[in-house]
Order: sequence, then structure tokens, then C-alpha cells
Amino acid sequence: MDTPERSKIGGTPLSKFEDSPVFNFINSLSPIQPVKSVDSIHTEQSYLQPVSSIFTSPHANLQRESRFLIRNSLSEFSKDESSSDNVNESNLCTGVQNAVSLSRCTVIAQENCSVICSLNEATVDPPDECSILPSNLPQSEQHDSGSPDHNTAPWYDIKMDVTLDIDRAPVELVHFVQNGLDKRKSLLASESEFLENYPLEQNKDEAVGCDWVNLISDNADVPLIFDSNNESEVCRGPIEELGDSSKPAQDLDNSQKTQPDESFGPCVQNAAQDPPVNHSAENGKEDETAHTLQILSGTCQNQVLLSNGTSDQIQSGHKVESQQQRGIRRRCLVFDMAGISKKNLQSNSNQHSSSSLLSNEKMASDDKCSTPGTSQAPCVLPGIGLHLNTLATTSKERPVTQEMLASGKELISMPCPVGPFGPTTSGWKGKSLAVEKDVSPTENEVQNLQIMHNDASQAPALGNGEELNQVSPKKKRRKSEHGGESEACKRCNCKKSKCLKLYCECFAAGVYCSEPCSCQGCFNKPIHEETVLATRKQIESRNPLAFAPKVIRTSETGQEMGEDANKTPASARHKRGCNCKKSSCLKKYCECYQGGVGCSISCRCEGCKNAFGRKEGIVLIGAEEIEQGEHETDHCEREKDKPDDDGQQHATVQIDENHSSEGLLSVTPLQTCRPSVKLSFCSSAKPPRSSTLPVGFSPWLYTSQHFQKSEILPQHKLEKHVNTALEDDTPDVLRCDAPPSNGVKTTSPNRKRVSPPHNGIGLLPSRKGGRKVILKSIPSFPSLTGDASEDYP
DNA sequence: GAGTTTGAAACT
DNA sequence: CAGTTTCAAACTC
Repeated sequence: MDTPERSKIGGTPLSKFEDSPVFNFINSLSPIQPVKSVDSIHTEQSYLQPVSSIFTSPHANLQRESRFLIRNSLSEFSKDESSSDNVNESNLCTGVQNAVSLSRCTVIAQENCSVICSLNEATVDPPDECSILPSNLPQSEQHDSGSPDHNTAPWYDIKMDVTLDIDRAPVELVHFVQNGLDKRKSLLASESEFLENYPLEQNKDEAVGCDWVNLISDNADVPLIFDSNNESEVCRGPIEELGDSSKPAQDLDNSQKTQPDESFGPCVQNAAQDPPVNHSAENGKEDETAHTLQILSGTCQNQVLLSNGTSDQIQSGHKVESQQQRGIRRRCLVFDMAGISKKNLQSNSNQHSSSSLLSNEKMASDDKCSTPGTSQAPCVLPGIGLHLNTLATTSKERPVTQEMLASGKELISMPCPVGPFGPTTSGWKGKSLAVEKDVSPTENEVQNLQIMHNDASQAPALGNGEELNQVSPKKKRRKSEHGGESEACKRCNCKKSKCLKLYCECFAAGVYCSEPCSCQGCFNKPIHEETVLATRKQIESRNPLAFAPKVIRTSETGQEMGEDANKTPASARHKRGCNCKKSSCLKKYCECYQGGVGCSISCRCEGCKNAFGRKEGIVLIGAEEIEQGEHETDHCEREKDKPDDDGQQHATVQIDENHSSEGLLSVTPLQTCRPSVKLSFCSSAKPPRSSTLPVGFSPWLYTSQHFQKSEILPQHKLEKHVNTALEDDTPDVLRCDAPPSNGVKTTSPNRKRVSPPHNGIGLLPSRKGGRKVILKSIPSFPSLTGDASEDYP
């Protein structure tokens, strides 16, 4: 924090470098602050460190993760376009890979740097070549006038314009950027030379370079380009101020200092609850900057989406959202991911190479960004967990959002509420990283993961959405009391559990308790991260699925998500099933009902009247149904156990299903995601297909151990066990991925229920033979297996 | 807002 | 694995 420290890099006084002709030359060339800015950035780390505490909060992590995802998605593009730039930059920082080792803070700083880079690009004389961009860019520059204040408002305007042209102009934009990059390259080259002379500084630069690389990669994408413009503007504010003001180095540093905070802006907000980070310093600027940062982050996400092809809608909406979100985002950074994932899903379903590219890009970026853990794991993982919680909570909002989902506004709404924890702790990170490695195997897998995240996040919401709406007004009141956010966010009222047990909704959702919570003696806070993690591990050791989303959805593919998502909801079901005796599964006491899913075979409920569907199924004759026969068999058994009103149920079930499909289930997209992921892993052996996905994933789940250990599969197994009869296919898939050896615990929490006599085993083959006969009763919900079966001819 | 009901989670 | 207790949400008044 102290200026003196900043002034020196690696013990060498900055002044030395500043005095160097190279430095001057660079400064003269680049409108933006050159090396110095780098130093400042570097120094930012020190500033950031205090902020790092923010990251400890899962929320913050999530955001960051989302960013990384974006990066990843963009990265490939960046490779092509920015690669050249990267080379130069790489020269500056040869240790980019090492950058991974950088603290989270550094990562953030890098992001900031990246912004700067983009600015440089933008600021560079736009090539005349780009007819389209120039119009847009110049505007942005005008806005750039520099004050952070300008950043926000003007920025929107610019962005909007840009977005309009996006579809047409991407290529041109790219050229433009490239041109800018070329100039920049020359600068960099000079810098690199200089650096050679000044090794110490070079180190610093390395860090910066890493950022640059990331930035470049991000910016590289066409969508990024737009963003880059925006970003540039956003960033410019501070930067230009620095440059224009020609403030002393310290001032510059200070101004940049704010940047880190800004970059964290969202995080900070998220963290706001938790930890008072050291933001106090420059609140005014931070607010603005935070704004811009969020916007940037949002833009990045948008960019990803754009890449998918939904650019227009998403961007416009997203931009607006970004600002709106500012206040809102506290926890659920993941939502953005989810939103993205949805789009990815759509793109996947609809498409085309683009999606693949994205996935590839993401993967590549991940690979590139050895930075790692940071980048990828978080990206992928985070979304999942959070969503679960958020889903449930956010579901209310969903009705509104569904359209939004398509448009991309979802993203906005999503982020608001529940915030999740990201893998906050280093431990989590490590895990996440490990996961990355495991996951990395295939790009597709990655996509799937992301999708899952998205789906998961969404799914819960959907499932709950209607229910939530249905929820007693009191709840709404309570939530409303807390504020708009609160509705989406989970909040607990724990008194004895210290919020370290699954009793606590927040904890169960993998989210830290926040302001809205009225818990007592809460340990579920970033401050007690270690405790939380330890407790989590304990619980997971007992029940690996404890933090898994309770509602599992069979996702056939991303398609459901995108188009049919609304219709397919039926596929969702509760992981373990309920055990209701008095509520008739018509109240939120029932987890199935609460999750917006119908009861399934796994349920032990008595007098089930679940409006979303009952165990009993309808007679289905379709091929799918035949496949479902497997489920049915279970159902039949189930029915035997619980004879409800079959006839009525049929009608009700169908209606309900439609219902769910439209309203609730549509939410469940999340569920689909998960399975896809798992499948993806297995995919090598088998083509991806629908599988059972937990609707709401707690951020923790994915982020944490499951991925790392590749335990994910185990979960499936567990789920399988739970759902035993129902999910034949998924088990197979799971099997592929997770050999029994992995078998985390066969003792799933469900075990009680699961053990089922129903099928006893879920022997697929045998069943299939008998399917046709059994068809009578079909679970109201499309069994997970059914979906899977579809995939398998 | 307090009290009751409910069912999951945790414990034995 | 079953039964019991604990817990906090959901619900009612």
C-alpha cells in the first residue's frame, strides 16, 4: 500500500526505468500509460492483497470464475488474433505460465491490466480500414474523456451501438483490433528490448504480460473487441486521468490501485457482507470503477454469449443489466455463468461450429491460462453450485426471466441472488484446479460442465420458481424486506447449527451466510472459511451427495435448455425423494414439491399429491416410454407400495408435467448441465446424452472435491443408487467415468430410500427386456433413464 | 411475531 | 439399518 514499495520493483527503483529512453519512447507512443502502468499494476497486487480477502468469500470467487470462463471462451479467438500480440507480450513476460502461481489478487490485477491493454488497442489509431468500428470506437474514445464517471454512462451508449453492428462487423473489428495490436506490438517489442536490459522490471512485466495475454486473448474475440472498446473506455477513465493529469507515479499508482478494487467491484459487493475489505480508500472512484468493472465482467460474459451467436440480445440486455446488477450482485456471480451456459447450450443445440469453437476456445484458454485454477475450474465449477441455491431462491424471478433467458437477460437476473460461494479458499482452488485437469480432457466436456453449471443454476430456480411464487406471501415479504436481492438469495435463520450443517440453507447451498441471514453464531462466513470447508468435508465424507442439488433433472441435451427447456421440465426429480407423511407433498415441507418436481419412485411419501407429478406414471407407448419402461418397472413396484389414485394421477400428472415444463421445470436446465458434464467425461466411451443432473448444484460441490477427485462420477453413482431403478443409463455412463474403485461411498444418504427393493439393481439389460410389459405406470416425470435411453438407440 | 407443524438432517 | 433426536424451514394463527 505504501508508495515507497510501489516505487520499487524487485528492489530497483522505478525511476530508473522511467528515466530510460525506452520508457519515454513507449510513453510517447502509447496514449496509455506504458510501463509505468505495468508497475502500478504490479504494485496493485500489494494493494489487492488486502482485497484478496474478498476472494476468500466464495462469492467473489464466483465472479472471478465467470470472468475466467469468458476468457477461456474467448481465448481461442485471441490466440489467432491476439497471438501476435501475445507474442510481444510474452516477450515482456516470459513467465506467463508462472503467472499461474500468482496470487488471486494478481489474477485480478491481470484482468485490470488486460483492460488496459484493450484500451491501448482501442486508443491506438483505429485503422481507416475498419469502416464500421471506427464509428463506434471513436465514440467510445470520446467518452473516454477519462473520468471514470464518463465510463459508465457513455459506455453503455457505445456498447449499444457496437452490439448492433456486432453481427456484421466482427471480422472488421478484428482487423481493427489487429491493426491496433500491430502498433502495439511495435511498442511491446521496444518494451521487450528494454526489459531485457532491465531484468528486474521484466519480472514485473511478466506479471503484467500475463495479464496482457489474458486480456488480449479475451479481447481477441470479436465480441471481445466490442467489449474491448467498452472496456477500454471503462478502463480509460482512470487510465486517461492518469495519463492526462500526468500525475506523479504515485498518483498513477493510486488511481490504478482503485482499479483492482474496481475489478473486484462485484466481488467487493459480494464480499460486502463478509469482510470489510480495504476498499475504504477510494470509495468514490471505486464505485464508479466497480461499476465499470462489473460492466466489463458482464460484457465479457456477454461476449461469450455473443460468440455463441446471441450477441445482440445478450449484449444489449446484459449491459443494462450489468449496471442494474451492481447493487444486486452479492453472491451469485455464478449466475452469469449459468446464463452463459444456457446460451452455450442453445448454441450447441442449434449449432454449429461456433459453439464448438467456444468450447474449444474455453478449453484452450484454460489450457493456456495455466493460471489455472483460477480460470477454468472456477468457471466451470462455480456456476454449478451456486445455481442450486440460487435456483431455488431465484426461481421466483424466473418467470420473468424465462424470456430473458432466451434473450440473455437471464444472466442479469441470475447473478443477483444467491451468491454462491465459489471455491473460495485456496483449498477450493486447488481442488478446482485438479478438476480442471481432470475435466480438461475434452473440450466438449468442459462445455458440458459449463452447461451444467448453467443448467444447474437455472434449473433449481425454475423448479422452485413457480413454487416460490406460490410460496406464502410471508416469505416474499421477508425476502422483500431484505431487498430485491434477498429474494433470490438464500438466507437462513439458524440458531443452533451455527450454519455449519445442512440444516442451514445457506450452508447446504454452498453459500456463505450474508446480511439477510438472521442466523446466530454463524460460522458460515468467509472469515471461517476453514471451518466451513472442514465441516463440509466432514459432511461430504458422510454423504458425498450432501451438497449436490437435491433435484436432479435428466437433460437430454442442451437443446432442452435452449428451446425446449420450458417443456422438458418433467425430467426433473428429487435426488433422494421425499418422505412426506402429512403434507401430501403439497407443501414446501416436501422437498420434491419445493424443488418444483414431481415425486418419483425414490420417494417414500405417503398420500402423495404432488402437484408436479406423482410416482405413478402415465401409460406411455412411445419409444422413449419403452425405454422408460425401466423406470416404469420401478414405478410399478413403487405403485404397488404406494397405490395412489392412478387415474387421477395420470391426468394430474400430465397436466403437471406440462405445467412444470412450462413454468417450473424449465428452470431445471441446470440439471441437464450436470449430467452432460459427467457424461462428457464418460463421453469418450459413450456419446453424451441426457443423464440425470442435479438441478441445483451447490457451488461447493463442483468446485470442491467432486471435480477434483473426479468424484463427480461417484455422485452419479450415488444418485444412481438413490434412483437405482430409475436411472439405468446414467449409471452406465457413470460407470464409465467412475469405476467402482472410485466409488466414493456407496452409502448415499439416500441409501435408506434407495436400497429399494424396486429394482434392486437397476440392471439395465434385464429390464429392457421386460419394459414393454411394464409400461402401465410411468413416472410422471420423465425418468432420467428415459432421456438416456433416447440417446441410445 | 409467536407458536406449531413438518420433514430433513444428524445422531445413537 | 432402524429408530430417535435435533434442527430450521414452512406454515398457521
